[in-house]
Amino acid sequence: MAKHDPHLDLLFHALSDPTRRMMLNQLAKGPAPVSELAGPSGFKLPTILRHLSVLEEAGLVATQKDGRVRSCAFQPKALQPMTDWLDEQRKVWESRLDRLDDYVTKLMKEREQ
Amino acid sequence: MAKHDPHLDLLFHALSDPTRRMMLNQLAKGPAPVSELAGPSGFKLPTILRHLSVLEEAGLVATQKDGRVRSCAFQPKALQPMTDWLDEQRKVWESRLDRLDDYVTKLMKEREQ
DNA sequence: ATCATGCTTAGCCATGCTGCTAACTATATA
DNA sequence: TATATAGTTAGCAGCATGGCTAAGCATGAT
Repeated sequence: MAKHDPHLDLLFHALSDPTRRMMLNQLAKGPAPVSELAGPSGFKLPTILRHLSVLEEAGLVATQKDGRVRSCAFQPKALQPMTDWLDEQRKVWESRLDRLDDYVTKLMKEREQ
Repeated sequence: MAKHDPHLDLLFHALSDPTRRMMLNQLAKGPAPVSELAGPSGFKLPTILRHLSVLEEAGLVATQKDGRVRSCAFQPKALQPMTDWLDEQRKVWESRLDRLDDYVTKLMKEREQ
């Protein structure tokens, strides 16, 4: 029953951009330095870095610097709040269907009398 | 392997706003007219209507007008592309773990010799 | 010490988002 | 027909986003 989870804002926002999803998809295959993320995208480095920082703030990617190379790694656990939210909505929705089902059943029984 | 699914953009973006998630959560309990969505939120009607149109464009809500009242209904199927995306990322991630596991196993076998 | 490489920062531009008010349309209701 | 109700539209203000270029570190190679 979370009233307003700002983390969910960050998470969904981070995933709402195709470039960022592409980056994530690439990182899911294994960690990579920043320039390898930029390569396939066709975007300039500063642009990629901005996207990267959005992913980091959402907790989806962790980075660490080794010499002059920053290595980026996907953090799958960060997706958990999203699946939790999905489950909760499903629960609400299904309990509503159940109540509706009860209601219909009750109506039918009343008609039988 | 979808290259760029614009629908996912809409979906994630729609869910990135707490007010919209609140509206969805309310609608999951059952359909409601626009003003009942506005009520608990504290926002003005035009604001709510904008949010509503975002939810509609993402397919998450369907509305229909009956007299002067517009009734809004949650469309749970619209969440499917999101869970699909999640599953795909998980698959990529896990296959990566498997490969890593194979690699480690191979290394250990080589050490045994 | 110099140069190349990889990343970083600052700052610009166009666009989009989220809230609002004010004015309007359309449907009940008296 | 007059009035209240439910929604709609237009347009504004302020801030965020997503792209860029240009210039600035910091580290590795020669």
